[in-house]
Amino acid sequence: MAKALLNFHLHIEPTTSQYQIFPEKTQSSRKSQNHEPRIKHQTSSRSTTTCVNKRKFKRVESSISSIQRLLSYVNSGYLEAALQMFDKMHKSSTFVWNVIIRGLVDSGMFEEAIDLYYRMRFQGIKADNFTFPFVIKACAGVFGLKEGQNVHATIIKLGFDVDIYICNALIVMYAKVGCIEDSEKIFESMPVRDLVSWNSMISGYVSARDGWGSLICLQKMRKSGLKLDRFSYVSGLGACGLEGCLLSGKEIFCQVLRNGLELDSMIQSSLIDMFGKCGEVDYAERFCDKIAQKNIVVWNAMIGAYALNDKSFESFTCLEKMQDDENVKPDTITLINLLPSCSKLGALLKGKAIHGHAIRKGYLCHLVLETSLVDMYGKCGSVSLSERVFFHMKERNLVSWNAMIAAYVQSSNYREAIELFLTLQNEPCVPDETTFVSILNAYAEIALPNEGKQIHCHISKSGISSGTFVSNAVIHMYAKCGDLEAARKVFDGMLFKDLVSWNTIIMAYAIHGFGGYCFGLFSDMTNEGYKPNESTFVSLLTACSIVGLVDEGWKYFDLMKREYGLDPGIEHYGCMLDLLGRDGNLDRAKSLIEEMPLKPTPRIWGSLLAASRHHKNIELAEFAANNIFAFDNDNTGCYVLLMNMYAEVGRWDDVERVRRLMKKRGFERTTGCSVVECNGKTYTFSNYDKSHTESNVIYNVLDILSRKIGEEARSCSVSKFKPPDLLKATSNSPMCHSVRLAVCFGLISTSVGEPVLVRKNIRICEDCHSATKKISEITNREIVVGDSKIYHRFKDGRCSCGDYW
DNA sequence: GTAGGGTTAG
Repeated sequence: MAKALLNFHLHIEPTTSQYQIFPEKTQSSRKSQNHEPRIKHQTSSRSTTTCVNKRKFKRVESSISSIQRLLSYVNSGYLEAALQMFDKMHKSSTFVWNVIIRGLVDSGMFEEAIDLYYRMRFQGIKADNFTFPFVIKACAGVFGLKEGQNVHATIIKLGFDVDIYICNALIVMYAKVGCIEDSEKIFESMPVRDLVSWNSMISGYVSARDGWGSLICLQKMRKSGLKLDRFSYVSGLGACGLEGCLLSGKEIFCQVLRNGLELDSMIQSSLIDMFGKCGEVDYAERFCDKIAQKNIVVWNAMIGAYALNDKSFESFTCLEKMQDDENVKPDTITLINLLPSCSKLGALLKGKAIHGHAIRKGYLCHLVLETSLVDMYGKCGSVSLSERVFFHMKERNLVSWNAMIAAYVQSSNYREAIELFLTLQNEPCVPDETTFVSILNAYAEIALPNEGKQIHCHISKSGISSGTFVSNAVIHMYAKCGDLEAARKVFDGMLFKDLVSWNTIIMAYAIHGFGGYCFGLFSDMTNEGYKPNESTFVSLLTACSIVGLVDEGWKYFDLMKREYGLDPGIEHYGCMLDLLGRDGNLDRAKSLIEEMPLKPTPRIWGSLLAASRHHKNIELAEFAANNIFAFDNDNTGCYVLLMNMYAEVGRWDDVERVRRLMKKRGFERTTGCSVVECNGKTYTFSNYDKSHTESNVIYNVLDILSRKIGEEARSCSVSKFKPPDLLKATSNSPMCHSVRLAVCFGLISTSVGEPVLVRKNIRICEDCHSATKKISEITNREIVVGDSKIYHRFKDGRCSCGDYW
């Protein structure tokens, strides 16, 4: 082991970064980081300090006995020297083993400490009351419940379970590994409890993320007559931050002042952290400003408080102040705290600069830092960089997996998200609510009811499906997969609904075109005492725009401000534009964009573009499209829509121009595909797909249906006058579009009277929409097609969307 | 001669 430790490299060659946000004036020696084993190297450096140390050690070596020397190495943090020495020593006394195990624990080398404990016992050396506190701490350090339980069993067997030091260590260990009940049991059964026992229990609840439990325990401690100390206050403040309880936080602050503890740096950072977590960044700032000598932890807490409270710019200003004014160098945690600010600002370059700095400083590999990078890259829209970090990580935990899955979902890589989720099943990590919410969102975007049901069952089996977060995601998933009934069933069965549950179910009815139900649900919701928020009105206005209720739309648009004091956001304006566009009021739509107090986004111009397409106003479409193109983000749908409009009027030069623009920007047309579920299996079709085993039958049926609905190849609008050289460049004939193939297969594979449900990854085209209406009429079947935005219910030759989408 | 509780992190 000593050899392995000697080979431990702390130096990573610096790389250059284009974006310097961390001025490196001097090549200062790196501080030891929390995440790195804290080993002081006695050799392999030419610095003066080390020479002095060498001389110092020679003196030490010559003057004291080997045991004392071992102790002195451990106490000074020279673990390498201690390990070398330990290897050569006669190891018959428990004391020697205790000293070296402590050294490993103090250096954060928990696994090695546990290994050494077992080696000690294997060699017949008896562990004593000093050994166990170290070993228990090591078990807590690796979150090893099994190891902890094994050690605990030995403690009981040897009769050390009455030792107050050992019990206190066990309380902390069980809380950290997620068994707070065991901590409680030990605490309750202790014949004598001291200050540390109470503090261990109070901090234990914080580790278990039970802030109220911690505060109640603090209260009991006070009642028992004990005087609270700095450790009690620090944990208490952590509890207030967890629960967002500012009142209790302020009470503790007063006690801190009364006891003159406000100069304690640990309390200072805990106070800033508490204020930040309670949403009171101004308090945090005022308190922080008064601290004369701020250490790195205080700065990190302040940067974290800014980041948490959406003050991203301020978090960077704080970093500058820390570096320039106080000459404090950022550490791993500083970087971790800054990354969410990059995500919120969408500042990919800043994020990359932080990544570069971390590499240059040798802060990587670091589990939390790497996970934060995966998260940041995902949120900044660079999923490939998330992947690069994630797949190079030496160690991953559930949070890392969740960050990568979320990055996939965020970038619409739903299949990849699901695949990664399936890979996670083979890992020791157990998926949690966050995993399930992400994965449900992935299924919501691409799955059909049967697959949806399967993932719902999978989650139910895990036993954590009944939480409000997960249930809300299940409602959304079922609604998007086309099973509105299942969505409603989950909603009705919820024990604890929240505002999101109501907003989700209203949106569910909205996308399925049942506006009336939405308004009914809205009044149920307000009658039950829920106060609507911005999202509620997005759901309601979506319902109005999908159903085409202009007056209702304006009513809710006014109501949100007048009755609930909510300012309409970009999404609300988008819905109103959809509504005006549907109504054919293009002038009003245009003027609404000019009047609105917000900067138009691609979503806004997209609404105007859709309206222009529907009303065949190519000038307005060009105007809207040019505004979208100015944004440089991937709105492939808009490019295609404009190309199709140009194609319809035979403006082939313009088609080519837009196509080139798309190519130049590296945007590729999304390949349209449709899925249909038959007899519990999912079948995917692409345009002109002939890969299906039943393709012959499908194409025969399609041919018959096409003729019956009076549609032949030449009558399809887009390809009507298409020159042959552009056939490939623009659009294929819609006659064999994926949605029709899927509908045909659905019709022949399901029983008469059963509706056919198809999902399409992009919006349904005009030709297919019109054809499906006719197919529903001649086959006398209900056909439901969910496109990337809404559900179209085709029945008796009509569609629920009223021919506007 | 060795022991237990602590701050900032996804």
